[in-house]
Amino acid sequence: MKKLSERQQLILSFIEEFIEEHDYPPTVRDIQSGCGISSTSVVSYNLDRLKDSGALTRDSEVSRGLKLAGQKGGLSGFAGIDTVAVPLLGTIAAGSPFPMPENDTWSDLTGQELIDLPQAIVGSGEGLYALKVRGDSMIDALISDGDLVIMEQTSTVRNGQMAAVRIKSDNSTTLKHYYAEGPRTRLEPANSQMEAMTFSSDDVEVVSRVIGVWRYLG
Amino acid sequence: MKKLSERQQLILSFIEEFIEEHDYPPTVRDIQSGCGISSTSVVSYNLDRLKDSGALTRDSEVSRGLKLAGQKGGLSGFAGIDTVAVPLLGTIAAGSPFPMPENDTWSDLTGQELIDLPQAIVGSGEGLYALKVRGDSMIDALISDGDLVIMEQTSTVRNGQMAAVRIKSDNSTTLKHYYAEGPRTRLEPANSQMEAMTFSSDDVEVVSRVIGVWRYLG
DNA sequence: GTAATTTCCGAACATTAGTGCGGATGTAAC
DNA sequence: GTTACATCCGCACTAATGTTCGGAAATTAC
Repeated sequence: MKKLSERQQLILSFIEEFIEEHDYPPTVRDIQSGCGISSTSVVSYNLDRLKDSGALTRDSEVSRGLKLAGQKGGLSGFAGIDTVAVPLLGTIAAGSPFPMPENDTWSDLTGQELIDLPQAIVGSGEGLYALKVRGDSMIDALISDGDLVIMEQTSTVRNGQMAAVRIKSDNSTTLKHYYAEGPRTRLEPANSQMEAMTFSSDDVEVVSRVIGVWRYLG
Repeated sequence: MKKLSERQQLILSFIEEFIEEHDYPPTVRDIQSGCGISSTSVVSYNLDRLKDSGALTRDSEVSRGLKLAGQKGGLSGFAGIDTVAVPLLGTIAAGSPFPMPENDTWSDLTGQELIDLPQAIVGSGEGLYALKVRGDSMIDALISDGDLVIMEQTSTVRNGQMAAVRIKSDNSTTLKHYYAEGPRTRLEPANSQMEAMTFSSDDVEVVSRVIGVWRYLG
């Protein structure tokens, strides 16, 4: 491999930074002014050299047709770790009306704030969303004000798991510990000051379950 | 949030695929032919709509000046949500000897298990690492067995924050709540059964502080 | 030293590509 | 129906952008 000239290394690192900032590659003229080069043809020339050396690929006659070859994972980012973005749907407090994703427009969540989680931990991310906890009503579950709870849409939970449960007769949805006890289902709030309640198992419907909690301490 | 039209969703997914393939965004005319649209102005119109809805951003008068907003982490894509991978250094229990990153081999952590976190939450990722909690000795800090605490290497913490503190005279390092009180420094364990201890401020050295907690509930 | 090669310059040149505009078409409300 | 509004069309216009080319300057080989 031929050694790269100083200018070529400069161009290379400029391209890298540019992509980092804009998410698209620079034009020949972007590189020109960014590297203080007097002519676009010089840029073009050196890009061809870089292409020859394998440092990048060029799509001819295509604006910004650059692709870095030995793509380093940026500053500190490790390339190749998949993450899954989940929408932050709202806040949740004890007994408060529970915001649920609307089935019909699940794809409409694009504008929402997104939290991303490592795929390794969280799986495909299908049907995942996040809620921000308000107040200390779930303190007994070691969930405090400001925490993010990560939820997965599912209808099956194991006993003792915390889940978003809808009481059909009430048409209300709250976050409770779930215990199926045959014909009856007991729901325990994560707050010892509130009492557990039992319902007919036909009357309760699991909507989502809590799969994780993220707490940020500035 | 306004619902996206069918054509807008088509455009959006086309852009996604295009970037996946080329590593740079498509032009208006790429989108036009790719989506079978009869006029470039229609593409421009819908891109503006998508911009309004927050699905992407456009750099005006810039070729390929597109950036997807809610970008999922593509396999090889440079674009997307930045994440920072931090090494899982070991486990921590109350009073147990505390594993610290060795400065000389900080770069040797590649083989370690890695946890990645959203950069937006966590910053540059410089000097971050994770510890797995063993036992319920930190239950009072709402940290229970199995939780991951995310640590940042720093020497400055605010009072009340939880930090890894080294007692020089002891040559031991533990996780405590930190309170600087002039010449003395008080360290409070996150366990009400254990008593706080005070040391000469010269004798304690902050090594890292806790910036987050991640709890996974299968 | 000369000659060969690489790199650079500057200025056109030719596409590529984003934008604007008048009018057509569709759609929903009244 | 009419009105209002969003969307689409086609076309032209202009700006952005990659390319070419003759020659100068720097570098390397001999």
